[in-house]
Amino acid sequence: MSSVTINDVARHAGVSKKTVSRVINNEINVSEETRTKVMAVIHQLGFKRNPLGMALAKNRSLFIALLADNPSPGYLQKLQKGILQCCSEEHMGLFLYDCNYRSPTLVYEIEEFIDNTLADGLILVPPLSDKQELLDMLQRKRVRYIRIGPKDQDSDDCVSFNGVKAAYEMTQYLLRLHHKDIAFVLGHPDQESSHRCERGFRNAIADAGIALNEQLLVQGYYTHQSGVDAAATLLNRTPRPTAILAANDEMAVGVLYEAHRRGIKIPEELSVCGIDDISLTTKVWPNLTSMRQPINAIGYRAAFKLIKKLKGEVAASNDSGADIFDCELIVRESTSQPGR
Amino acid sequence: MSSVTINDVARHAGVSKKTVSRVINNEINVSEETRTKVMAVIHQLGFKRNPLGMALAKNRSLFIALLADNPSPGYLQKLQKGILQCCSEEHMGLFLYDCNYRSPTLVYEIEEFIDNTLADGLILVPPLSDKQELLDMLQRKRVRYIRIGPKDQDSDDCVSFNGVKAAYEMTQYLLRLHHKDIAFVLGHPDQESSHRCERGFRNAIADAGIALNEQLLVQGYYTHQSGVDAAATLLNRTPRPTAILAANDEMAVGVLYEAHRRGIKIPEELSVCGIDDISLTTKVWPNLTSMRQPINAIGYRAAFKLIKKLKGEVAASNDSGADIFDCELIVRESTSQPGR
DNA sequence: ATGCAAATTGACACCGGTGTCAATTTGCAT
DNA sequence: ATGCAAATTGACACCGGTGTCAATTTGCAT
Repeated sequence: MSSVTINDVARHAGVSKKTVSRVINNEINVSEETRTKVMAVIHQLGFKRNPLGMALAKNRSLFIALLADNPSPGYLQKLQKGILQCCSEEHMGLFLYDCNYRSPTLVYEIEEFIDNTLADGLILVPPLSDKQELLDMLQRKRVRYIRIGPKDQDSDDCVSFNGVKAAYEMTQYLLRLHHKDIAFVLGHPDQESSHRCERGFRNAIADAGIALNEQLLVQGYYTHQSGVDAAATLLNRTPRPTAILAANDEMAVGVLYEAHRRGIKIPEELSVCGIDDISLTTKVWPNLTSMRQPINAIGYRAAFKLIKKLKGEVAASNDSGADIFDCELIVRESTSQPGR
Repeated sequence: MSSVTINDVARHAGVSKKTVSRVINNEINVSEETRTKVMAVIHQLGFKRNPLGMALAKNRSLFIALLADNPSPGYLQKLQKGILQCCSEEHMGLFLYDCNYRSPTLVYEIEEFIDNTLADGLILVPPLSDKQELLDMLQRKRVRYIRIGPKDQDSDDCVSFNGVKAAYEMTQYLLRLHHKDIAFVLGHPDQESSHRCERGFRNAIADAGIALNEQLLVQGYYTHQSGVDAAATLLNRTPRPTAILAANDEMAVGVLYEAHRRGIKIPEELSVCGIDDISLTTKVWPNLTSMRQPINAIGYRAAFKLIKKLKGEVAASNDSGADIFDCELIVRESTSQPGR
């Protein structure tokens, strides 16, 4: 390897290594003259700080990790992309860890993961972000975290998405198309986002002055298969709903499948739409109408907040950027007026 | 934090910290008595070695990273899953890095990533695994790597998939169904796997004694859109092929889309199949017939080999497990005899 | 009991950084 | 020129481990 160390720089610049350390860390008490001289040597020698040495001395690795156990691979993938982009810009490594939300030893496993990597910042994806037992452990270990879309929106460690509005507007859109029997496939009951969507859906129906038929609400779990199952239930009802809105795209694609299997024409005989706008929406036929959630931006934002937090640059007044992201209706091929 | 250090253990056990270090590292020259005593203290105190201290002293972080820029998200996702499982078992952290294969500064960016994380082992996914310039840099930096599915199969740092056989057998399957006009959508010309599949396809056609119509080979790039485009070209030809085999599922799903858009019934009027068996195959309608590549196992195997390599336990005679994985035909709903 | 090689153990320096605190230098008022 | 506070700098110890090498202990033949 023979990489350049802080000692090499110190020797070449004729200063102590502590002074070089000061320059690297942008500390204030360094004369302009010294700073310039040291910077010149740093560039000349191509010095790069060894993150391990720093981590050991500071007792902070500055490594961050993404903890996930999410049933929608497309969602996770986009989130990951956004996070990675931020990490890349900030010269930060991202560890990945696959959890099993249902594991009885989940918290212990995560603790072990942290001990193995010394990650000192975590990004938590639902449903992990709502697990109090996990949050307690992290607090105890002084591991920082940012939660994606969790329950209480008021705290400063969250980045989330306006799920109520997303479902509300999507339902409004279907109502505008003159659909009356609109069914809704719920997400996983453990995840707050599912309840938010449900609220949006109910509000929209109520605001339109329609009495909601509770039969049209079916439990799902955010997985493809649960979408298929929910569709099977709904498509057996009489009268059959003319539109099905699923709480995420993964399930909406499941609905699409079951409808196709029964020979139901989409969108002529059934409108189908989802929420999230994952890449799957433009792969299936017909392309799925969805409510875009800026997943990339959410991931980027979460990573950004976490990194700033770790670096101590506490997101202050100059911290532009909201932590609750808005949605956008993307009309594609899977929705139309009923009976056409 | 106040974690237990090697010094604490040494004090409690009444030995030097070097001896504790010997016990931790399973070195031979430690008396049974001492080893037992130290182990007891380790368990009693809940000591865990600090990986950063070790990394600094040994100049080896034992961190590994997955470098990827693959056009099929489903493929990457499965691979990632397999890798993570192995990492978890081996108590190893996995860094993630998104590359842009087309970036002119790719190698430099990767070098910077390594400097930032000090990863000393890498898993390279196609098309990265064939980039000689990158391999040279890694060699120079003494960074170990395992390549997934690269060009030269003879070297010991590869884990790959029998693409020739996969395409050969899939084509045979279509021939058995009495298809005559079988089209093939090629993968990205920069990736060896594409050429392997092409060879398999050509061999199968030749072995069946059929003169291949070169018009039925269309260039793709492993992406969904390239599958759509290839299908558009193929479905305009007269006579129209009765079956389309794509070099990966991502493209096959694109073919499916284009066929649906044109109102072509699948599989009655057109059989479609792919290679890889990613999760997408069971989400689209109809479910896609595919040649299963044990992507999970490949990922696991790659991580396993890399970790053993880093830990110095050079995969020797006791290293069971092949490095070229075999395929398996998974017949689903998208293929049938022509004209039915 | 003695001698000797082999096995076991520990002292010390080091990996590449940072924190503390004292020493030195600077800049300004007098 | 002198005095003094503030700014700048460096010596040293330390973060949590491992490598080297010499010192000590053990086990066995004599």
